This record gives sequence, structure tokens and C-alpha cells, in this order.
Amino acid sequence: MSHTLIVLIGPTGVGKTELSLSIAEHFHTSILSSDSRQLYADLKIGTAAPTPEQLARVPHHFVGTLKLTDYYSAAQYEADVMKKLEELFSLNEVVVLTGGSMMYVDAICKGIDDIPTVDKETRELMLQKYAEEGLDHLCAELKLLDPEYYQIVDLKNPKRVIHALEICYMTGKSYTSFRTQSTKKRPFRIIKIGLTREREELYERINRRVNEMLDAGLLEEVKAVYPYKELNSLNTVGYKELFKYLNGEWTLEFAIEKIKQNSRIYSRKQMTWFKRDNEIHWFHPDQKEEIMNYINEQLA
RNA sequence: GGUGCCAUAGCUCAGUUGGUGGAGCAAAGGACUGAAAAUCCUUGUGUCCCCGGUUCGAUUCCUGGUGGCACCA
Repeated sequence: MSHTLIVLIGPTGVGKTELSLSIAEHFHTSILSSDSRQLYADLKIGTAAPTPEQLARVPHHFVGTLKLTDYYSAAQYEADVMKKLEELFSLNEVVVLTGGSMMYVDAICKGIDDIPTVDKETRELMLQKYAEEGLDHLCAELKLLDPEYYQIVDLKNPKRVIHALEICYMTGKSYTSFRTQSTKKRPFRIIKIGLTREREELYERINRRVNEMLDAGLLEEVKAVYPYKELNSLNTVGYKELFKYLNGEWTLEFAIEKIKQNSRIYSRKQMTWFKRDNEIHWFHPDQKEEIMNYINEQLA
């Protein structure tokens, strides 16, 4: 039997957490979270992070390990998880990975190109250029520094253009020269299980969960991190809307509706990403038995 | 009861000097390689309230009806 990573994915609110616990308990193993926001220790309620009871049932990794001010990225996540997996596979044949951050999941399953990490100075310089000169100017510069990437990049998306330029500036080489677009080979087997529900059912669950978060004290949690609201870690559904309420821009009622709406939109974006991955085998979360049968079939 | 105003996309409304209509929001689809719960792109047929009239032609003008709002009794 070779080492196997069971990857459990699906849109927000579909019911991944509960099933991941069952699977991990069955294999007496631990869970790797693949959630770019549950990483932050101060964002528990709004990210529906595993509860203390759930954490006691199964050892979790990559939950609540970062401060809001920490810089993090999908590439760092890849490196950290690969290192952790080495350790975990020495103890267990099977490890579970679950979460909804599509790019983080792909970073583990497919790998990310080896591109230098952008330093603070370069990022600030580029953000300043963007603010002062505008996107068109940056696009023109990219055309000179990396004509190949210029042809394929989304020229209306500031983040894409800025990042490519950052790499050009920092390394003196084109961004294209770092992009191999290749899939890394992993020393373990990957079983991808997707959870999905009828849209109406999913939306109801999402709406209900937002109400439960509020009952659990989401507003207090948001107030506690309010001083950091400009940080990227807080550009997050559930927080950004309540900041607007605290700013006096929105009523509480409107902010809550927006949280529900943005969560629904997020769930759709996740599905759009997952849909084109045909390695995923899809199930309804209630099909626990079918899922376990499928896993055992694959392991055999 | 009287008078006035309004009735157009799921919602709020614009518009057609008469040639079957379009914005914002909502909704849906898509992209995605170090900020990713981020960021970006695309998509608008709807008895233009109903019956009749005028007209080659009415969602647009006219009569009546229905509903809503306001004011007067």
C-alpha cells in the first residue's frame, strides 16, 4: 500500500468538515486544512473553522497558525504542506486534506512554478506606480519587459499585471521565464472527492450558517480585528461587510444580506474552478457509505 | 366619493417627437500559478397592467377598466 492523500473538496457550506472528521477517524489519521482564511488564528467564527471539539477528535494542521499581519501565499503553503506530509506519511499510510481554497488545493495536487517571492519593497513600489500611473501604463511596461506574457495575461486585471511586473523588476528576467505550467509529480497517490448539493439546498445552508455565525458572536470577532481591516487577511467575506457596518456605511441588516450574497457567489466561483478538474469524483455529503466504498476501492 | 400622478426586466427606474425597449442593482456563465473568501471578464425577450379606439403601424396618443400613491371631501 502506497501513501495516499485523500482530498476532500467542495463549495463553502456544503459539509466538508464533518465528513473529513469521519474519514480521518476511520483511518486514524490527521487532517490538513486547505483554507486560506482558516489559517488565521483570529478568524475562527467567520471562517467556520473547526471547533475545539472537532479539533480534539482529529489532529488538524494549518488551522489558526498565522497572525493577521503575517504574509502568506499559495507557494508557501505548498512548501509547508509538502514538508508536513513527509512527517505525517511516516506515521500513516493515509492523510486527509480538505478545504475550499481552490488554488491551495491545486498547489498541493499539481504544484506551483518556482518563482521568487516578491519582496516588500518591490510590491510597494509597484502598488505606488499603479496608483500614480494607472493600469495602462503598467501594461505598456509589461509589453516591453515580457511581450510573451503580455499576449496572454488579463490586461484588465491589476493583480495579474502587477505581479508579472514585480517579477520582472526583481529578477531582471521575464515572468514567462519562470512559468513552466507543468504539473509536479508527487510521491503519493491522490484521491479527489468532491462534495456537492443542489444549489437551492446549498444556498439555504449558507444563509443559515451566516445566521449561526452571528449568534456565535461574529460581530464581536469582527470588532476585535477592526484595527487591522486594511490587511489582505481581512479582505474576507464576513469581515469586509461588517467593517462597512462598523464604519457607518451600511446598516447591520444590509451587511448581513451582503455576507450571505457574497458567500453564495463564492460558492459558485469554487464550483466553476472545480468543474474543470475531471479527476474529482462527485458525491452528495449524505452518501457517506458510497464515499467510503469509493475510497476503499481506490486503496485496494 | 372627487381630483391629480403613476403602472416598462426579479427590484428601483429611464425611454420610445407612434416604427415592439435599456441603465443600475439582483441573477447566471467564465477566467485563474506567490494577495486567491482575492482579482478580473462576459451575459438583458420583458403579455412595456387589461379591454377597446385612432393609425399602414400603439408600449408610446385617446375612451373605459383594474391596481397603487397623493391631495381634497
